[in-house]
Amino acid sequence: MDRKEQILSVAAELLQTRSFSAFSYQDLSDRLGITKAAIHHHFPSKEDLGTELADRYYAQAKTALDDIARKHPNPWDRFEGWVGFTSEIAQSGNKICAPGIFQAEHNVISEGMRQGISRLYQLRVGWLTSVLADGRAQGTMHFPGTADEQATLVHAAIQGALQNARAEGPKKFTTVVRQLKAAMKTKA
Amino acid sequence: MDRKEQILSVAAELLQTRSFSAFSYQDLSDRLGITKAAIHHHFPSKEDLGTELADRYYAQAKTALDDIARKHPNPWDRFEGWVGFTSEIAQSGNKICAPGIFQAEHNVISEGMRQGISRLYQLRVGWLTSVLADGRAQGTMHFPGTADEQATLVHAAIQGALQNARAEGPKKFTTVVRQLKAAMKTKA
DNA sequence: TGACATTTACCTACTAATAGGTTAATTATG
DNA sequence: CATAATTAACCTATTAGTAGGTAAATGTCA
Repeated sequence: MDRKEQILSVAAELLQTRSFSAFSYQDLSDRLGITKAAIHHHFPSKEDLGTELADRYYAQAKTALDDIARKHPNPWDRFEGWVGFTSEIAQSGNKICAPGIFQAEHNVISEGMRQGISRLYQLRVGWLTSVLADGRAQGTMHFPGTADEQATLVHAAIQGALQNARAEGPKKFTTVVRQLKAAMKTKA
Repeated sequence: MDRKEQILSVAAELLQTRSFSAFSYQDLSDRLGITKAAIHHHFPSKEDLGTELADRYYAQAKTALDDIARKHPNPWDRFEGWVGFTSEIAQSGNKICAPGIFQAEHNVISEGMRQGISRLYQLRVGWLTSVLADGRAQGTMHFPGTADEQATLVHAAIQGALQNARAEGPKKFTTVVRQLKAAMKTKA
């Protein structure tokens, strides 16, 4: 793994556990065993680092969602796959999802970071929308409004659930998932 | 208004717009027109300030929820009242809800702050739980699982929606509310 | 009541530590 | 050799927090 990727990986870990404002180049330096100046060589400013981080989250999500779609043709399987992917985030260390972290510091971060995370958000909701639309067309998923509106709800609920889970215990996450699924399995 | 309350009020504003790590005693000093030292006189450490802030949010929520319950005997009216209260947070400046802010920095803040915000979370979910239980008993609200489980979902969704709304526009919040309401109005 | 003591609220002026960032020299490496 | 990667050694600004002092209330008690 090259240095840049190494730095981004550690930065992602710190970002999700501590927030953007609350981690420093010194933290990265300590964990990587290289000097701060070396990190500045790869990422001149913290804003650069943050922006590339947001872009990396986007790329990773795109790959992961494509994989899930390729592996599972069935809408419910896709939904389960996405939930599993999200749940891993929660399980591995006490992290929360990337949009949650960046959005919490919305007024503090740069425009580039905001745009990157906005693209990520739209990618995820868009993906979910198509899954829900397929499920409804198939007659196995039920919800009011449009698929896009329901996807907006599902995403908000999962994002909030991850945060609540870190503070109040993992049961909060599984409960939210169970309620969402139960509601969509019930015929209106 | 006495100084302590004045400081807490400005701190709350800064907290909800910028996060805990991203505001300083200097920011407070600038906005209040008093020195940093004066603020340290009232709140010796930033941890003290954060803890009292969390406690203040709890007290305010308790009052607000009691008021809503007193004003509206009907479960749906209570639900609407709560949504309205929450929506105000979103509308007035670009803020998000207190648990969201503190939970995003869960690993950064002190134990006292964590406990304060945990109490606030439990107060809100507990209140919601009783509203949902009443609505179900009355036959006007419908949802799978227990009232507590549904309250966990509703809270997570609203919390996530506030964050998404600040980044992606207020429509995200109203959509989530509409979906939640529509789902609970539909008989299973 | 008057004198003394204490407390509250604030100030100026500082400290030690840390933040992000720079410069110039050095070490690898293709 | 040339270029990329890294280091040592810095810089400036900002951070939370402290030291020492002042002025005005607010007790307390002979």
